[in-house]
Amino acid sequence: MTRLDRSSHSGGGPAKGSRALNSLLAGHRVAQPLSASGSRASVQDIDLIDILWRQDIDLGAGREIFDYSHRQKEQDVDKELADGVEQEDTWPGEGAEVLARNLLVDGETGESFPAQFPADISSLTEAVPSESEPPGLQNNLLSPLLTGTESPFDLEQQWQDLMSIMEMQAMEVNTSSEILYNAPPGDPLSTNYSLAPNTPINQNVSLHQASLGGCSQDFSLFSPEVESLPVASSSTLLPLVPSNSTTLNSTFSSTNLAGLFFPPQLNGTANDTAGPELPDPLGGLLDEAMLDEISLMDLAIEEGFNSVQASQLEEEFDSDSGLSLDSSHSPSSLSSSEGSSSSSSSSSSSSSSSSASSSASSSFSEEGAVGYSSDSETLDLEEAEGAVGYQPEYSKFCRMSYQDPSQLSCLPYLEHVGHNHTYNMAPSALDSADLPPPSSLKKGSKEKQADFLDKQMSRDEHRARAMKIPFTNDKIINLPVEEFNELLSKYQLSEAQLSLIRDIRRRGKNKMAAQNCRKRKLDTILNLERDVEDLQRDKARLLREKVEFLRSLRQMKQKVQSLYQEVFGRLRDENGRPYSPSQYALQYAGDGSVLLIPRTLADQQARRQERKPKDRRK
DNA sequence: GGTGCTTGTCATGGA
DNA sequence: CGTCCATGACAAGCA
Repeated sequence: MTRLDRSSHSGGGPAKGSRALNSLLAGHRVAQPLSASGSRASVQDIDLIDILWRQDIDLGAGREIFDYSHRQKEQDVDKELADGVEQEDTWPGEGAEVLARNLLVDGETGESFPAQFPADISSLTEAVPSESEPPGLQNNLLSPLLTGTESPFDLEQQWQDLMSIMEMQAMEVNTSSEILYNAPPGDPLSTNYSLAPNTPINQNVSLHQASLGGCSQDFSLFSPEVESLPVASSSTLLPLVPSNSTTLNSTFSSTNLAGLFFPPQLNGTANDTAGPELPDPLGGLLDEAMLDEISLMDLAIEEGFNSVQASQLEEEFDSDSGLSLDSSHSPSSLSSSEGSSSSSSSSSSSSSSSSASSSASSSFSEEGAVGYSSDSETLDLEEAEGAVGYQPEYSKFCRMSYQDPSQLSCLPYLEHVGHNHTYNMAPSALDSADLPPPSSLKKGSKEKQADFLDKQMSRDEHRARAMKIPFTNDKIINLPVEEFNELLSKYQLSEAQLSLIRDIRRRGKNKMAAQNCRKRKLDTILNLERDVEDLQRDKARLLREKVEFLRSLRQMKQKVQSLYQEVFGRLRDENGRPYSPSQYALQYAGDGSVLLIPRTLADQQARRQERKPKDRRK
């Protein structure tokens, strides 16, 4: 019957009907329930055929002859019957007037219902905060990192800053057994630059609770790769790094404290590149930081982050916390990152309202999915509307029912809104379907309306009418089982009627289930897309934070470097002469003190520390 | 006429 | 076992 219904649903044209019949005979799902005959019949014809079958059952024919196989065999007979039955296809006027009344109700409940949605859409869409990025952020990535406002001689403050940062590293105690002199905490840089009395070569530079032990530094941050970036402050660093070292420069290229700054093993050979391998914790951190920074750039490229955008991110961090700004979704970035993976989503999120469906469908079509609206705004709408709202056309979307029977029972006036597709008769109309029609009504318009409603009626409704089912399809479908059985028991129903009723119930429930299923599927897709957008936002945010951290790190390194210069430059031996950077280096002890040690010793320690991280990694 | 989308329907499996 | 529900698949209708 279903196959028959389908073939005849559109009016049962010969071509379509025969095509359906052919497919039926071809064996495709022949065994489906109620698959049956008929190719040229109209909807009502087919319904009547079915009715005749059932009447035959009532007349005593065994139901088994209506089994699928039997029906299959009787297709020819049914076709013949159909021709004859067409003449009976005149429904008693009982429906005309009722249907006429239904029209109004149906129009109110069904089709006019979604009229308010477009406004909601626009409002909701407008309510979505624009993620546009401030335009003035077109600075280069890794733009000047030092503020330049700091007094280079504000050593106290600088050391404080540095120490606080270093402490965060939870640095392990410097393994050096060569802590020759631990100075008591005191005035940091004041005058305590003399060598320890018990050693001519080591000196504790009591640097005010210095806790830089074991802290060497990876200067890869200042590798040419990074320095090629427009880092204004690099000019302040470069004098410390050159291979043709002056006294101070050689200090930083060969000393161990700064091992902190430059790996001794690279001295003289790779000073310019400021060797990246340093053993200390900070060095490791910086190693990774630098690698990450490189990978960050890769990510940036991959994400549509060009250097300008990255600098925008960095600049953004200057101004605020950068919360929720997503350059990959901003309209401005859209132009600069066209074709990137984020552009599609940004287009879908930045575009809205009327263009939602088109943009969304484009983004979806790339995924091979159906072109439903995928806007997050639409999603918001959906949530605001309590579950529906996927489809760009609201007259259609409203047909998508998401029916919670309990809710519907609580809201009877909505009971037929969601699934007015086939069960689109208004409750009153459905309930009154069995009432005798008003006698005094204008026939002309009423007939038209009746025809219209006849077309609007579902096949099952037609069948129910044909079989004179004494209650509405709505009840058949939506009543709980107990009430449903109770209802059935109230009437003396033929076997055919009962069968039809059960079919109607089954189909109706399944129809709603299918609608809900499709809605859920859309829900899933939309949620996934929203998740993707959220993750992209998170990714962008993390990238921004990363840039910011790298920048802070760079600033700290520069501070440390300048402080090293300052401290080392103030050191004097017993004769009041400055130490040679090529022979001595400053080294941080684990307890916060700073030692002046020979370079050879510093080099050894640096090598020792260098092996540890590698071993750890293994 | 081909294509994509929507919808109804059935079969099936799980609860 | 009957019922309900979810879902894949198919077909028809439509733009």
